[in-house]
Amino acid sequence: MTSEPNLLAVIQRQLSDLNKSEAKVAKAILNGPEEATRSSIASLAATAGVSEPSVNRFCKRFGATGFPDFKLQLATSLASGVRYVSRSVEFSDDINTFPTKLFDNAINALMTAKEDLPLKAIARAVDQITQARRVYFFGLGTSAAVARDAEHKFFRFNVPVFTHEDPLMQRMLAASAGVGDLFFFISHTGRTKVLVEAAEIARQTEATIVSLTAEGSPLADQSHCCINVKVEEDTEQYLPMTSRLVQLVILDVLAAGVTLRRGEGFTPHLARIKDSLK
Amino acid sequence: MTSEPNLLAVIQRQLSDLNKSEAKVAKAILNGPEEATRSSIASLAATAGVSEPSVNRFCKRFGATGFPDFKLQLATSLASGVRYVSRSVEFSDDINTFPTKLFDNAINALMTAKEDLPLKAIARAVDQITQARRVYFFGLGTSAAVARDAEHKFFRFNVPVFTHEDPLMQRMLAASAGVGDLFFFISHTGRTKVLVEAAEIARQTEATIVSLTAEGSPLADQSHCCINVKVEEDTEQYLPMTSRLVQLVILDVLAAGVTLRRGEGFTPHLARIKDSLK
DNA sequence: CACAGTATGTAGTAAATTTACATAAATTCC
DNA sequence: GGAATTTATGTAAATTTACTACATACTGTG
Repeated sequence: MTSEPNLLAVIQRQLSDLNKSEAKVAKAILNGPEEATRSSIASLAATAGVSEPSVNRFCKRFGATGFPDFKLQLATSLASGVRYVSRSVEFSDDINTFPTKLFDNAINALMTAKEDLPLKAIARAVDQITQARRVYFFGLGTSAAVARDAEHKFFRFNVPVFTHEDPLMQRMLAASAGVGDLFFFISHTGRTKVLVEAAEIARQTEATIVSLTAEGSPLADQSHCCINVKVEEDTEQYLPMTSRLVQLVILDVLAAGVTLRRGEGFTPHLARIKDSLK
Repeated sequence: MTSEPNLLAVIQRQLSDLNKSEAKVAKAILNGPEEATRSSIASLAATAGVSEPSVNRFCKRFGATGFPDFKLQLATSLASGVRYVSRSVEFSDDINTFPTKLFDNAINALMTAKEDLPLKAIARAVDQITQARRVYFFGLGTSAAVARDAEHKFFRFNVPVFTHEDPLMQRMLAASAGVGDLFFFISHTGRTKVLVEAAEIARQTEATIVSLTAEGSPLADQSHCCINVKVEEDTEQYLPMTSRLVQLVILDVLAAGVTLRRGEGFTPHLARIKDSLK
C-alpha cells in the first residue's frame, strides 16, 4: 500500500517538477529529514521560508493526507532505510562494544533469513515429519548441537527422535533404514564429507531425506526436501557463526508446524510432558 | 534518547509496572500499533477507555515529549519490519503466518536481551575463563545442546573444554575438581535439581563456578559469577523457547571476549584449526 | 496590456494536544 | 479501622497545531 521505496528518494527525483515554494520545502526536508519529522508545520514553513499552507500542499502532493501523515511516512522511510549492517569485532573493541556487535549480527542474520523464508520447503518438511514413523537428526560439529536441540524439541511431539554425533552410527542407521524413517541432516556448508556419505547411504533405502543446508550443495542433492538457508557467513573472521541461530529457529518453525498439523487435540499431551518436568 | 530501537518491547516489558489506566493504554497500543500511529490522542484514549491526559502521561513516561513525538517513535520502531512483541502461534495460523511469528519472537528476544546485557558479569566470566586451566560446560535438556555448542566454540581457543550430559558424570567431575577448574552451568530456570546438586558439590572444591541462568535462582546462589539472562518465556505456551538463543549469543560473546583478551597473537592458532577442518 | 490561470500567502476556523486543577482512589500511619 | 497523605485519574480551559476559504500576487499568452 504505502510501501514507497524511500520517500526522500521520491522527493529528490521530483525536485525539478516542483514550483518555487514546493521546491523550498523539498530542500528544507532533504537538508534535515530527521529534524523535519520533529518539527511542526509552522517551524518547517519558517525554515523553508514559505507559508504554512505551502507546506501542507507539498505534503498532499506526495500522497499524504496532511502534514502529520507526511511526517509519519517520512519517519517510517527514514527508519527502514537504516538497515542493520554486519559489524565485525575488532581487536580495538572493548566490553562496551563487542557484545552489542555480536547481538546485532545475530539479529541481523535472523532478520535477513526471515525476509525470504523457503516456505514451500518448510511446508513440505512439516508434512514429511508428520508422516514419519521415526526421525533421525544428524549433524556434525556445531550442527551436532543443533541436532541435539532439535531432538529435545521434537521429542515432545511423541515422534520417536534420535540423534547421533558419531559418523559411524550415522552410517549404520542410514544403511538399515526403511519406509517411515526420516533422516534430517543439518549442515551449514552441505559439504562435510562423512555427513554427505551418510546421506548417500540413506538415499539407497526407502527412507525420506530432508536437509537443512546450503542450496546446491552435495548434501542438498541427496535430499528429497532441502530447506535452504542462505546466511552469508564471515568465514574469514574467526567469529562465532550466526547460521546456527537461523537453523535453530527454522527447527522451531518445523516443530510448530508439526504441532499445528496435529491440531488442538494434541495439546493435552504436551501438558503431560511439561508436568513431568516439574 | 530517540535511539530506542524497539519501543514496543520496552512497553511490553514494563507492562507490569504500569498503573491501571497506563496499562490500558499500553494494551491498546500493543493490540494495534500501526493503528495507534495513525490515531489522534482522542481516539486512542477512546479505544483504551481512558482520558486524553492519561494517554499523554503514558507517552511522557516512555520518554517522549508528548503524544506526537511518541507516535513518531512508535512508527520508527514499527518500520524496521519486526513485530517487537511476542506473538504466540495460534491454531488458526498457517504456513504464511507462523514462521514469521516465530522469527519475530526470536528477534525480539535478542533485541530485548541486548538492551540490558550484564556487562560486568560477562567481563568477569571472560576473565575467569581466560584464567581457567580446564572448562566444563554442564547443562541438561535443551541447555545440554547449548553446552555442546559452547564446547565446540571454545575448543577452538585451545582451552581444554568438556561437556557431559550425564548427571552422574557431572557429579563425579564436580567432586574431583581442583584449582584451575571452571564449571560453567547453563540452565534457563536455575532450579533443575540435579544440576544444582552438581554445582553444590563443585562449590565445595577449589573450582570456580560460573553460571548462565536466572537471577536469584538456587544455581545462581552457588556461583562465583552469574550471568543473568532475563527472558520472559511464555511458559504456558507449548512453544519453542527463545531463551536458548540468547544463551547461545551470550556464549558467543564470551568466546569473542576470550579471543580479544588473548590478543592478536592468537589468531594464527585459529587459522590452523580452521585449515584442519577443510 | 488585459486576461486567464496558477501560485502563494493571510486570516480565520477547527481540531488536536497540553496544562492546571479538582476529585477520586489507594496507601500509609497511627 | 479510620484519618492523613500520597498517588492516580479525569474535567475543563488554554495553547498549540493544522487546515480551509479566500484574497492577492505572479506568470504566461493573446
